[in-house]
Amino acid sequence: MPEPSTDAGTETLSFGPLENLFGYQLRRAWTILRKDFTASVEGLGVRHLSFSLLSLISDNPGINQGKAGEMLDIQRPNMVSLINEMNERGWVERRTDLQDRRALSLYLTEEGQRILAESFNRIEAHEEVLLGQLSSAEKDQLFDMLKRISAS
Amino acid sequence: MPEPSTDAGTETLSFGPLENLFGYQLRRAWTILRKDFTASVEGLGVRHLSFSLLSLISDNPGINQGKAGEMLDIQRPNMVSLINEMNERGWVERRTDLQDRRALSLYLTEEGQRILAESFNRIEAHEEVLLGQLSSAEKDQLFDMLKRISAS
DNA sequence: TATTGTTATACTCTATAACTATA
DNA sequence: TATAGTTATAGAGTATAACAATA
Repeated sequence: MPEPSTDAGTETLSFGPLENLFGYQLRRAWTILRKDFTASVEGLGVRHLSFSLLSLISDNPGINQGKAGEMLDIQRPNMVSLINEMNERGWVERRTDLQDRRALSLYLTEEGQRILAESFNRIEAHEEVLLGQLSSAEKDQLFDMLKRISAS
Repeated sequence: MPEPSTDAGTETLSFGPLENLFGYQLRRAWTILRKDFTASVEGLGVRHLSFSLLSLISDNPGINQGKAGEMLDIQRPNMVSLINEMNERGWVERRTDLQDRRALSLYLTEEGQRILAESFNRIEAHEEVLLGQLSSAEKDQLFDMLKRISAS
């Protein structure tokens, strides 16, 4: 049983110096975006990782698991279950690379392409609303800054 | 056993339209920052959530769990184990609010203050390096844009 | 020896439903 | 009846070590 407090607590609440930390602001924005993403693709069975992987495979048919994981910052072991699930859903095929029989090349099925296209349309529409408060120039600036930070 | 591919895979890899999605860029930046955070506070036992909560309690002594969770976007059930851990580490005290005996007011211990101060110093130093490529004006712009997006 | 994919596993964060004690 | 905190639990995402097959 905790000891009762004689303090009534503050009336005005403040975020303090937390608000001036980039990590805090980034986490908040990411939280908003994550929820928005989830709502936008509801019913499709797509998640952040599977969506980005669908898109990457679509643009690079035959890419292998390791390279795809490297590009998307997903570690090797975590790629396995992710692709297993996408394979079970009938979105992705694994074919052994004849040039290097250790590697598995990834390809989208027709259903995978369909799910990707539908997801992309919904996500783009949601992002347009979410970023609607920013001007086109601001959006470019924002992307540029985020890319510069990620590249470090 | 997967069917062997006759494709050698593409030679030039591309991110495609993924790179023009805000969600993708935000996730990448957040990933970078998360890793940087973890490295910066190594050995202190602090994580993102416990750090932000330490900071919030420090600025609002006596704040209750629900309000703190609301401000930090942490759901009620997830606050319990988080504060339990911080309490076991000797960083935070829970005291029942005499005005509303359902609520628990949160206070930092001396050790909690010490851990917060040390964490803050390290994190600020790390962020300065990470954001070093941005000018002061750009940082302000970036923060402003992230806040506007989070506020929506 | 090194690399690709795999298994096993653990930790962190997020989410929902149902409960208790107070209000 | 509503709210603050709790319990139980499940789903995602991330991380490391060790292994088999192939290079």
